[in-house]
Amino acid sequence: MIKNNSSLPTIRDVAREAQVSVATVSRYLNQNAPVSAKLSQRIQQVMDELDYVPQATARQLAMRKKNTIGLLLTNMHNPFFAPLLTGIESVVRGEGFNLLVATCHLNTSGSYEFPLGRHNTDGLLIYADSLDDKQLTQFHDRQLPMVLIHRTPPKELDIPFVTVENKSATRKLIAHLISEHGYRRIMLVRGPRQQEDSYWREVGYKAALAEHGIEFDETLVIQGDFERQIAYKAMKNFLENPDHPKFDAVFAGDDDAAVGIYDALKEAGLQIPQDVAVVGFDDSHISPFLTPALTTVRAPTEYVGRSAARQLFYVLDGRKPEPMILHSTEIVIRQSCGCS
Amino acid sequence: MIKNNSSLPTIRDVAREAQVSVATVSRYLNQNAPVSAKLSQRIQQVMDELDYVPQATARQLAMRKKNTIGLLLTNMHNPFFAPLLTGIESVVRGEGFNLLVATCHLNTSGSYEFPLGRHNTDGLLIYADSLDDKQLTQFHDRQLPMVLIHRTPPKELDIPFVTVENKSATRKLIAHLISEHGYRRIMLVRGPRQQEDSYWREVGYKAALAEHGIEFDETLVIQGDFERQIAYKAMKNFLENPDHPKFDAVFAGDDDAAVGIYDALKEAGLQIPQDVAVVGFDDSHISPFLTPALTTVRAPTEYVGRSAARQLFYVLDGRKPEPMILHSTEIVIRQSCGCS
DNA sequence: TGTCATAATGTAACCGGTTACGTAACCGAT
DNA sequence: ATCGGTTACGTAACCGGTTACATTATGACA
Repeated sequence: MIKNNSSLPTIRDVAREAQVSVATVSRYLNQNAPVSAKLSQRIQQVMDELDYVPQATARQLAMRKKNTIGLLLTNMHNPFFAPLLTGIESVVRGEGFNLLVATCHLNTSGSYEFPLGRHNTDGLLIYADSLDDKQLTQFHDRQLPMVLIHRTPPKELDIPFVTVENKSATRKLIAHLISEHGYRRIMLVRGPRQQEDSYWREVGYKAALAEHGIEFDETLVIQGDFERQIAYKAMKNFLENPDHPKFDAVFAGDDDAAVGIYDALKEAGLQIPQDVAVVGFDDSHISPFLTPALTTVRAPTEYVGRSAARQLFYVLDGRKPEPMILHSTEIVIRQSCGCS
Repeated sequence: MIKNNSSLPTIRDVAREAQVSVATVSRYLNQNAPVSAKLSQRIQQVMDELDYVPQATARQLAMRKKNTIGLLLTNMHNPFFAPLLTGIESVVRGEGFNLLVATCHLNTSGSYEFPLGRHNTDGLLIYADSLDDKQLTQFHDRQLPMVLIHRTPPKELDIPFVTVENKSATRKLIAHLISEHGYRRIMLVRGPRQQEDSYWREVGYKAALAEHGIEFDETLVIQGDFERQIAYKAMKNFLENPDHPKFDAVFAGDDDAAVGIYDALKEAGLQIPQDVAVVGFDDSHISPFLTPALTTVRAPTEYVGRSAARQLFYVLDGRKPEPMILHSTEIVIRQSCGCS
């Protein structure tokens, strides 16, 4: 067993030991050209003996393909990051690709640093709310195949994206409050401005009101930014005003904000759902364990990951991807809306 | 601007345009040898013009270094996966490395498939409870630098690992139940057999009992496997036996199991903590929102990720890593133990 | 002025795979 | 026997970087 001195065995070592050419070894490895049974067996045996594994980098260089897709994030604190990643990883691996994960943040000079790109990956999945359109355009200009997750591309660019149905789910949720429970003064805890999900949920909220002949009332809107603390303060602030408009229910925008709303309401001595109903959006881990359990909307996050990855492979294969995929969501009725 | 036909610009394109040799361009890129100011400027200008980015694969091949570390998982359903990954990613990126994430599961033939290895990565972080020692040994034999997370290596192998203090935290937690609240009949909901964390928590539990002169009572032990459903059934089963031994508190093993314990106790009409106290371990997302809020133990998961990654870089740099790093944990007192 | 160390740059081999192209062997049909 | 078409395999160029070594320019010093 003659080994390439002190280093890992290469395809040439295998070829020499098996007394064949490197081309034959390569062909045997990739099964992309006929190799006689006799040589196949000899090659396999030598590979086993030497514990040979082909180097990915060399292969990638020769094939001009990285066999790697990148997932670009701004952060992973979001509760549905794990299922998303699970979905992505499973199809990426299914295609025999590697998955590179990286966050991108502002560097000292104020511009974004991109650890992922053409040099690294064959394509990119981008799940980054806080990335602005300019950065996205920059990426697009680099001709990198990509798919956006939970975000629509800037108008001029035709980047495929996959996200979840916010509008119709919110509409159904609010409609439930109105028609099942008879609430008509429903507060809206608005999400971050400029944010996709936030925008469509508000549209759905308004649509439900309109359908039931309820006029939209801006005085019932507070700013919660999809964050526990901010929602808490906004609600507390609202309640402290003795002349605050009457309300009988709250759409918290998302589940995290709902937690803040719970706290503020309870602090003010209001009972959920007897005095005021609360509903959220996301069906995060904690919502079944809140008291009362939170009525909310569930998104098929793992599927979002899967289909985003699948779209990216469509692009890589030169096939036309869907320009947009909207996963449908379902409302999850628990107790916080007044149901029992 | 003459481009390499239809393909991305290479270092040779840059060299030609800037009228220097490829070596000079390479040296300018890596700053590992002096390049005159005049040429530096010319090279930079050409690189900007061509929008040149060096190909990672080619560089990796030439340097015989992948500049990539791999994170191997069995699944990511664990609630502290996100902070762990956050910690890992930040260190890995800080070192200018890429992070490859992959799960490994049993394939059809019953053996594990390893998407990560020498061909892929310079080193591995392994966070995989369900991987057995044999697989680990196989890896070790492949001479791949690696660090284990939340798990100790098989005895014969000296693989560095980082995990959290289970024993002393559990001891403190149980001691709190005993000395602050006077409980003496404390049930143990045992975790999975053969599992590290599970083992040490039991050791800590027993140590606390011993310290306070309480004899360990096997009849107070049920099997919960760190899982909600299993713990629920085990506890239900236990309670249904009319002659079950008396108990005044439950150490659930982990927070997930605690949820099941909550359900079983409430179903049996027992109040927490008035009738029986419950404590968990992990301080997962949901534990502050349980009713009553769960007293538990918090682990610095992000730091675990960071130090695991750092250890791996020690190994890669040829420095000696710590054979073991134990992160200390802190107990988090909430209401389920009887505190207010 | 000649010599020599040093700094700046170029040439070409090399990393470990893939694959275009060439060739020998074999086979059936004319 | 000749020919064309497969099939199985080898040779060597190539992917896009790095770097050992060679070469030239520069300056210091005897």
